[in-house]
Amino acid sequence: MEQPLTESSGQDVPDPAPRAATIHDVAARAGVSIATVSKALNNGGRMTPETRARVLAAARELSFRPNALARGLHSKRSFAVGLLTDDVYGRFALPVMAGVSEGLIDHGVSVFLCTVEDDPALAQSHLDVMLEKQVDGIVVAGKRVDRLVPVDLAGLTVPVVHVMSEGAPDRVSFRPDEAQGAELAIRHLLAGGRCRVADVTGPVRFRVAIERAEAWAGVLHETGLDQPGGGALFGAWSEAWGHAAVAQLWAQQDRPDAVFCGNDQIARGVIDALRERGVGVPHDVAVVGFDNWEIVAKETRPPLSSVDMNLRELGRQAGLTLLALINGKDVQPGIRALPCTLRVRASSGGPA
Amino acid sequence: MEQPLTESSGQDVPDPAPRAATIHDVAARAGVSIATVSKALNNGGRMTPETRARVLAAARELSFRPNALARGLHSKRSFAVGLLTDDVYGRFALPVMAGVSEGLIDHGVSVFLCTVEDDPALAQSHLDVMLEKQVDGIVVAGKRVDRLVPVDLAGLTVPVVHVMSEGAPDRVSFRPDEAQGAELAIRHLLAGGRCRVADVTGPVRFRVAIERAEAWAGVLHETGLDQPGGGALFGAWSEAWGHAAVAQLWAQQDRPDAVFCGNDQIARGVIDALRERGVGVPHDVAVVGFDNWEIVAKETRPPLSSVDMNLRELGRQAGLTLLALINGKDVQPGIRALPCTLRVRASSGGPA
DNA sequence: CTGAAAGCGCTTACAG
DNA sequence: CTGAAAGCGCTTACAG
Repeated sequence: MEQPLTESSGQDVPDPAPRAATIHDVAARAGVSIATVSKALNNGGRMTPETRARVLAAARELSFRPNALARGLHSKRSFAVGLLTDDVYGRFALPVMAGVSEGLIDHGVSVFLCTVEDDPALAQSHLDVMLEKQVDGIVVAGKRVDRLVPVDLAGLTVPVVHVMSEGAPDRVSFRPDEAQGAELAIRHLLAGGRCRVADVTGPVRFRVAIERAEAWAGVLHETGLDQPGGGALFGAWSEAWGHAAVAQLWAQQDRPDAVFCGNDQIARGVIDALRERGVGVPHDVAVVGFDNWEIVAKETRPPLSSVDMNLRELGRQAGLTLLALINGKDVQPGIRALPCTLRVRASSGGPA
Repeated sequence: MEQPLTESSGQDVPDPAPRAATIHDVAARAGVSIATVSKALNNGGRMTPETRARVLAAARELSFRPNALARGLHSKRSFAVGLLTDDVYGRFALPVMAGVSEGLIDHGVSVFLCTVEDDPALAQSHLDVMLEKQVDGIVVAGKRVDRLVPVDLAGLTVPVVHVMSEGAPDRVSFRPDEAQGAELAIRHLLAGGRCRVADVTGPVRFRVAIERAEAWAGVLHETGLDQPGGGALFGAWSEAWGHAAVAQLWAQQDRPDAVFCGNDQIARGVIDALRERGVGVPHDVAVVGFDNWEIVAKETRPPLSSVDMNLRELGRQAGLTLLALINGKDVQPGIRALPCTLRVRASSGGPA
């Protein structure tokens, strides 16, 4: 026999302020103690199937939602982590952030968003608030693998994982495997029959520019090809530099039949400059970019082949690794470089 | 006389697991009850200045950080809100999100990030987790003002504010004032001496395309000018459409001396197409875009004038309004359209 | 001015 | 199998 709904007034008027049901309400409705409710809903300590069923039914009927604050107070786990990022524009951080969140939500872990730009005071403020909220850990997501996010993370008692940002050596840091990504691009160009692959990339002060250029030079060297342009051409991460670089390369004798670009914006500049010179892409020159920033890569004429850093997956792994650390698993500190993939489009001979 | 540090072992060995100080530790150190500590740190109930100073000093010395979980359990306020967004790419949502967070952090309110794409199950999952965590309210940030984020928000007992997404009429919704933004652009072009301003915009199924086009037509009508192209040209939000639209407009007799574009990508296509035809921008034709998406607007040749929707400010206001609702202030439901601003660059005669 | 006590909603030994 | 009790860290009437 079901217990009557004593809370109900029997009328159709909905309660004006429907106070959320607590474990006490469930206990009362199921005719058991709150301890039994807790056990039925969680660890499932021994009890008759009937009791458990009764509790579960009562919980469902009352739309019982356990209060995570109370639970956390006891368990010393908030099931929340902080996500600190200095990438305001968000081109790199956003996929990473989505990945972190995606990896954690299945485990009931929520993510606090903390965008801090380059303001250390703001960063500290976010950090304080998060620590008061008892976050179980922190993900630091940057926009450059060779830069620190502007906040002092030393002395934290919660685990920290870095993504796309420089981390202390005793921490875990996730980043794309730049060299592998660059090699992928170069080998793709060589496989397409190109033998004079130039490299037009960003400023030399960016570690990724160096790494991608070294990988480029490495593959050419190993294959016995020389470097059109006389070496990697370092410039800015901009379309304008793509234009300038083409002017420079085409002023020379030994013109390339392919250009590997440091990012998609440079690649776009290169493609536009080539078209304006009447050089056919991909017929005369193949072009590959880096970042696979779809909104750019899809609109170049022709669409741009590009290396994808799989930032979302990077974020997912970072989130899951943080979770492992939180759960006391011991995780090797150091840098984890995750593989890139190549998205082939028309600019390097893919489908038009 | 200061009480001695009874916790300290007197040696230089740091505690291996420095359990965070609680209100009890502070009380012990200050030689008062926990109730007094609480009062000294918060509402500041009456007490001698000496007592208060002693408590404050003890708290500082122990780096005491009040546990927000415990505090929230009692106050029924978590000082956290949820931010639900379906904008994965994040071009629009990210500034909004940063604004929300920025507006709230000063009030000690944190933001849970929930990216849900178009997956209702995921959205529900995020919602459940947030409600368990006792969020004080929810911001729904979309990418289109005429679309719902895919989740059932009815029956929620916490306040909800919408930004850049369609909300129920009894809710508060923030969005840019599209008409005002468009007018700003058109009047700027007219003030620059243009008298044949065409409109090349996005798909007719987007409400913003309609609204911007109506504002365009309205200003022209009021000024007694006609509509080059015979009306607004609706197409796609793409560069390709910008090219096609120019082809279409230039095939006609009555060519425009200015083009108002529905977004910056269209504008870029228009500018490129004009240059390829040898039409000078801004000399022969002025161009204005919409979104002020800097990474595009700054790299067009010449740089693009564009309407800025001030998304960050939109987010800030949404956050603060949610806070007002949480605090029981009564806020008028309905749509709040916030003004846009115009960023003038070389494409409409601004500084080169 | 200050503190003992109750309570926020839950979990977890420990008895029965 | 089930429940009374203590406790997580805080706040807030209420006494003294």
